[in-house]
Amino acid sequence: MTVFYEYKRITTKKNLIFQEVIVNGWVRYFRSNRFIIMNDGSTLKDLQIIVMESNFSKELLKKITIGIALQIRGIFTESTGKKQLAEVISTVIQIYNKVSVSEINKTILQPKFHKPETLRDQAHLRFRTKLFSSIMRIRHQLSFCAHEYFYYQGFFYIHTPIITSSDAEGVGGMFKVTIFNLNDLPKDDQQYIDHTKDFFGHETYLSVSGQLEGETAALSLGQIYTFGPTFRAENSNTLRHLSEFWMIEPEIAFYEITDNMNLAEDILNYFLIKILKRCKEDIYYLKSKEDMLLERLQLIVDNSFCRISYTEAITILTSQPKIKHTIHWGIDLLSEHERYLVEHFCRPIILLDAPAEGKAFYMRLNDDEKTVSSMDILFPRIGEVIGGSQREERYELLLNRMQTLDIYEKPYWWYLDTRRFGSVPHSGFGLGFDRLVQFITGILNIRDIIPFPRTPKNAEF
RNA sequence: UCCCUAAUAGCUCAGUUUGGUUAGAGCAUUUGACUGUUAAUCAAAGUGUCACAGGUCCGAAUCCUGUUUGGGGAGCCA
Repeated sequence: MTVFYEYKRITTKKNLIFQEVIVNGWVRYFRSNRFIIMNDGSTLKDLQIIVMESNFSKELLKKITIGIALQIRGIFTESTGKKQLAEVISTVIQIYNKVSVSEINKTILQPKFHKPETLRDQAHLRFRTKLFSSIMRIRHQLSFCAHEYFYYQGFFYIHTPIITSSDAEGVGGMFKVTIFNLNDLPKDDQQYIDHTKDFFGHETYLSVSGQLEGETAALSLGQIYTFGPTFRAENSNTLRHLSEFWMIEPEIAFYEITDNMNLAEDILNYFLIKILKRCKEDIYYLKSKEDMLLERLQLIVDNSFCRISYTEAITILTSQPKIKHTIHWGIDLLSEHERYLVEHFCRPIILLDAPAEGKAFYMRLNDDEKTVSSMDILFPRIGEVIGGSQREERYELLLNRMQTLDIYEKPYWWYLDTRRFGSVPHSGFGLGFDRLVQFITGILNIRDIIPFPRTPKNAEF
């Protein structure tokens, strides 16, 4: 039987020395007509293949170019070179497909420095680069860690719908979902668009959050989480916004805000500890691009988060002459303020009890009747990584709140029902998965840590 | 969406301030030499719609207007 080896498996196994192996991969470069440097994506490390010139025809060697895929049969041997412990001395080289040299010269596959924007322009090829493959391995590991954490904590993974009819946050832009021919829209008697003729019989959108559905599940199953794509049709052009991003949303019955904070802090710590342990190689590679990466990650692990209320934050900020933007109780904190707080305390901030005005309708009203039981977790560089709250479990108060905010309550009848039949205190939050990947990898632009970024004016791949 | 800024060879950039003849460099590529190298080295060669559209001028990569796209900052948020 033919045994194929991943580099990840063989490069660490000494007992394979002098054995015959078969490896596949893509050529990164071919040096001195003797050393083929290949990678199969399983690990950051490249595998060096030794070519004994006399064993192969010139025609064959000429076809081996950057970017080509090869299968090598050979003997796994200790290397006499300094940069690798072992290598493969080839006996058979099989080329999968020819590559046009003039064409490949136009791609990012040539072993050179490319700006992140250039890599993004060839998003389909950037998986082959050391930088992006490192990020992808970390991203994968982080997804797995999320499921692992919740699994061992007894949470249930719930698949909330991607197509919804409700606007969970009251946040601005949502993507409409329709099967209508936009050049020929069905109209009713008053010449308004007749949504009853659309696929679902009413207006539908791509979900901006699985929270409302998540709450209904939590209020039966106890502890649940969702982990899926989320869509925002906002015209945000920043380093940390995507139109399509991934969010982890736990929702827990009988949890009050303090339990919620503890969970959020614990899970973030868990992620960082696991990634630092499991993705050492890739993290160290990224550190070579970004000096302070490890220190920044270690800062989170070593320090408990600073928990302060919105009101306390305002007090601190008003006494600071450095702050440019004027500030008073009631305003939304600007990114300048958030950045100041994180730097001031030198660790992540959990910002509590924001003014009710401007916060979502489902957040629980505090006894002062001015603030809600909200929590935002602020990280260095990326800002808000978690936004959550204790939910308003009191039916009358929730209804009042919706009426104050002019939210038409009828479509939310099923959500309101949860407050009528065995309502209990409960809490949850949304964790921006991509922002966390961004923080862990130290990459400046969020578009460079997701395989195929969707942002305003960009959905090519 | 607003403010600032940029777009020159496959890549990374110089040239633009102060318009002037044939637009440069390094790397990559091609050809040759070498063959235990580490993004090898040496020699030679080829490579441009100066983002797009219009304008000013004897003459525009360079000045002006518009458009597109990228980058930085702000807002919205995760």
